[in-house]
Amino acid sequence: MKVTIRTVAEQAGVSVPTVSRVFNSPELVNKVTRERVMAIAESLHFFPNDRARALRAPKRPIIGVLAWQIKDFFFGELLSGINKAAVTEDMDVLLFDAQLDSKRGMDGLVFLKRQQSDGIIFTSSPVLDEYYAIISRLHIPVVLALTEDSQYNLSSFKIDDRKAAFDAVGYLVARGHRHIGMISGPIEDTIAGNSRYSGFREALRYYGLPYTDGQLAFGQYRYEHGYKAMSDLLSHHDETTITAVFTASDEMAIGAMRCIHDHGLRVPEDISIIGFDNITLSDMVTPKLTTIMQPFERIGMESVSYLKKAWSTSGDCSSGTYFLPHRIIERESVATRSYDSS
Amino acid sequence: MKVTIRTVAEQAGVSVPTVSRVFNSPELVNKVTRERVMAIAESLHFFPNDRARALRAPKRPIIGVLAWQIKDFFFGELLSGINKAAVTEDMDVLLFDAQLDSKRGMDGLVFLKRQQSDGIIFTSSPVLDEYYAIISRLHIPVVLALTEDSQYNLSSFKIDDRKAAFDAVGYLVARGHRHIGMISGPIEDTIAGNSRYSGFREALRYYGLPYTDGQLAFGQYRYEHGYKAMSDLLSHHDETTITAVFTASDEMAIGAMRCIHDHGLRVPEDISIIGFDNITLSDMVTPKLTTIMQPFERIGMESVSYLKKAWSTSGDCSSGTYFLPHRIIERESVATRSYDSS
DNA sequence: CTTATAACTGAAAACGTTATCAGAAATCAA
DNA sequence: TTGATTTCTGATAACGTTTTCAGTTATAAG
Repeated sequence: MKVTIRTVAEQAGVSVPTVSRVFNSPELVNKVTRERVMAIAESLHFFPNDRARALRAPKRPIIGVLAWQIKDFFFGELLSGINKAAVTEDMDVLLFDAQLDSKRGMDGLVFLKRQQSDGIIFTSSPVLDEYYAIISRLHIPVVLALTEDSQYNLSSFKIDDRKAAFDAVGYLVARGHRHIGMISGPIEDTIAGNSRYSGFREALRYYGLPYTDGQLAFGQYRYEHGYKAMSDLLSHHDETTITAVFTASDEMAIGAMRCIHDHGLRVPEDISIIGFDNITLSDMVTPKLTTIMQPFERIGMESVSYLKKAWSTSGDCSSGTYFLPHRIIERESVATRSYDSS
Repeated sequence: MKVTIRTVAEQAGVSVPTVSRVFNSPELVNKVTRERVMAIAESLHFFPNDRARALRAPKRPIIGVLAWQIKDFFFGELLSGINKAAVTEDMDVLLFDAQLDSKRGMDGLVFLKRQQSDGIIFTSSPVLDEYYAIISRLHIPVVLALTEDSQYNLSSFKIDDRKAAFDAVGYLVARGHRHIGMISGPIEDTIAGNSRYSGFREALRYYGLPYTDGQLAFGQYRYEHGYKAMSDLLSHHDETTITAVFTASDEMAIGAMRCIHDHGLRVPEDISIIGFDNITLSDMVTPKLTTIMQPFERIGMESVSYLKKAWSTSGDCSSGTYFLPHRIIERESVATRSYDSS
């Protein structure tokens, strides 16, 4: 039933290695034999077993990708970058979706290793101790994408979140805003939560802007959290008189915009919003969302080339966090205020 | 350098099969030996090579998933369903992203086969002849998700697109609309294009509604195409006096809404919009989009169980198109008109 | 203290492929 | 025609694992 290289060999009346050669170095085998073998292989619908082959002749490197959640709007972009790089570098990509479950994430690391990944791209999620316990035993390079780690000396590719948040505030200030609120991620999230928050606070200090707790609300990056957080912010609106809100994710920004809309206010005329990510979505909502762009595709590609480098230098290539440039995408959700009652 | 089951065996002073048993049927090996082996394996950071293992002991089935484009908003949902089912059924999932390139899609089929997939879920794209040429030689079950095929007798899971389109129009009619436009996919696309279009036309006939070419525009499902198509529709607005538009994808619907907005009209007060897909997005835009829900996750799960069935019945399980129920999700983009100047 | 049985272990073969090597046939140079 | 190449092919071993089987030791039954 199952057709292997051996079946082909028997049918063609040649030895097994000859069939192998027909596929791998055809120039080594006689033309008529070659053609006979090819024809037989074709007619038997033979496909070589890549896993058996890899056992003997490990050739194409395999990149394992651990996705924190494949559904994330930006993940597609990241993966697309990884794929593009993998195609040009002649590598295979294996993907595992952790589905927001850290237990499953650990399984994923092991899965990818057991499937003989030669390197792993670990995305989005912070590197928990339990993760590192596994990672350190894998003995293959692991690179972080869209996340970072100070503790364990893993390399990572991401933007400078603190600086980006700082810039977002700067952008608002330049447009006349002086009362600026923020919808932050959870402060325990050291990547997208804490660092963006610090950038925000730092900018407020830098520009000498007022701050009270009523200017800050939290959410888990999703639309509904943005909505909820914005309504918290609006409940303090009389005291804070904020005219602009910086949001730790585009999805929350969009939720916030809806909340503002539901309160009978308008974006950007009454309140301006600046988001974070530049997911495809942000160009599709009305008003179109002004936001901080993260170069997802580029991050994916860089991660791949990092792994390649790590292999060639046999592991000891300089590690650290590589910041890729972010950029502000101006769209429609931020208004310029000629004067602000401060 | 590389640590295999053999390294462990040598260090532990036992034979290779014993180490294998420690991992696969621990009850067969003496407690003290077992613990010694486990300790050694642990200290050497041993991970079994799943591919070598699969060579001898093919156990967990592998599902290959060919994604037409992983970035597609709905693909995450579909994959999430596949993953969930795979976890409970104890299968592995291999994913290949065709990136909208049909050449690459063909490579993907071969890749998945060579990686020893036991079945393939083929998504979104119509089954071109070139595809079937490959599929027919794979000798593993292939199931279509979100697409269908009449020619080659492949099974598929999707909604009844024609009926769904018909229902969308019915929904509009029930809300008083009599001049209804459509933004369709390309008519050559037999799945999401032609069948939704036919459902639309059929409904117009059924309800005795007027139709002229000015009521119809085309696009490739993306936001910008929706925008463009809507502006075509609006250019005939004086003649057609449409009050509602049915759109072959949510993304186009959102583009259309923006176009309407840019023309100084309002959704749904001036023009109602009903979309198709119910991507996450449709609940995030303002106005929230009324749309036809496709049960993506369910489709993913059903595809997996189909494959399982196909394996057990050794291939001859009844094939055909399985329609899963669609549903209209009422949100904010359709207005009820008490009277319509018809 | 036998004997039968259970518990445990290792040798050998197998999975599907490729790499190495050596031998046979064909070709070439003289 | 001989010897030296070149071209082509097949045996054999190897990759990392599991399975089968047979053998050894320990345990239980009498």
